[in-house]
Amino acid sequence: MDSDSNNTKSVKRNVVDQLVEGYESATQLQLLLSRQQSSHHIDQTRIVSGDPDPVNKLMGKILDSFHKTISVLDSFDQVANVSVVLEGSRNTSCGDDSTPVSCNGGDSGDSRKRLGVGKSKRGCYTRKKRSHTWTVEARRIDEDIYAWRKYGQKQILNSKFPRSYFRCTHKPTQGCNATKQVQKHEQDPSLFQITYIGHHTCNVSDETQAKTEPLDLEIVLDSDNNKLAATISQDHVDPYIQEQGNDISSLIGVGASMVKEEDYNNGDQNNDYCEGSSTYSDLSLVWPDVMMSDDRQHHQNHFYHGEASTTTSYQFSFIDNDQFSSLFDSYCSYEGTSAI
DNA sequence: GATATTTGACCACT
DNA sequence: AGTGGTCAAATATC
Repeated sequence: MDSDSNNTKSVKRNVVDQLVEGYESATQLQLLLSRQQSSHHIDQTRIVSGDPDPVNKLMGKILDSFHKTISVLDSFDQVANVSVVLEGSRNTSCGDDSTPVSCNGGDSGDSRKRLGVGKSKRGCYTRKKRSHTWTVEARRIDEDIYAWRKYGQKQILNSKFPRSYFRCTHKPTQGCNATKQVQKHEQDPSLFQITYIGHHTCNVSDETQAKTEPLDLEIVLDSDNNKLAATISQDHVDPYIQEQGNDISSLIGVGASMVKEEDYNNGDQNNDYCEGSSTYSDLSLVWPDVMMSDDRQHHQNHFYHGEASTTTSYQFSFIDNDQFSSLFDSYCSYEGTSAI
């Protein structure tokens, strides 16, 4: 009990430190952006494309900070032996999602073998448990720099457009299990819904990863009602917390320190997003069909587990230590009870 | 020839 | 039983 408590405090301090660092970086970024915005619009793709400008460096720092935070939380999950394990147990056949697909030689008496010995692996796989999933709406599907390989396409019931399935190119060589699904938006076919499943474990530099890995923890400002809206993936916040607030913002509170809102609208309703990156070449090779849009402004909405979390670029809000501590306490107290 | 994509079949899950 | 996710042979592209 005591050791658990000490461990919790240590982790909490670590997390808070990372967030404070992110806050400081965001403040600097705000100053930079406000200067640039006064003269001209910022090319959104430039921010994330790797240009060694100060804005980009700061963005990387911010994202890296949050990325580390997520890692801390992840490690805490393991320490706390959280309930995710119980939920994951639904996948009963072949262990965890990192387990390479295999048929467990000898198979479990599955009578559905219709193929010859040489083809016995056909269709034999274990479906991944749903870990770390998030959905992005984008006008282009190349909003990350990872190399993807298409492995399937399926017509989905009641959907006009087929869904395409991609996995990380490095799966065979590095065992990276990240996958993504791409489907055209029903209402607006110029938009794509991209669902990422799992994080990349392939060898990508931290900087690149920080710029491209969507965050599980996202704290944004809702420009419409001018309130702080924080969204944390269910991988890190248990339903118990959501039950109490349904939205993390209710736990955090409203009106934390805010940064100037960028008045960036071209007359449409799309929102910008400061995350992700683009290399056009990669996916244009992988899936030229969907590379038709020339729009490089990266208008995106982010959805987490079906809940819309509309974000606006150039806006950053961060909670202070006490607020985050409160949130974290809620999180920890639940994890503590659920693990027993 | 190597690599990537397409597509029908198979299997897990609900 | 229906649907969605994955496999892998066939095919296309470089």
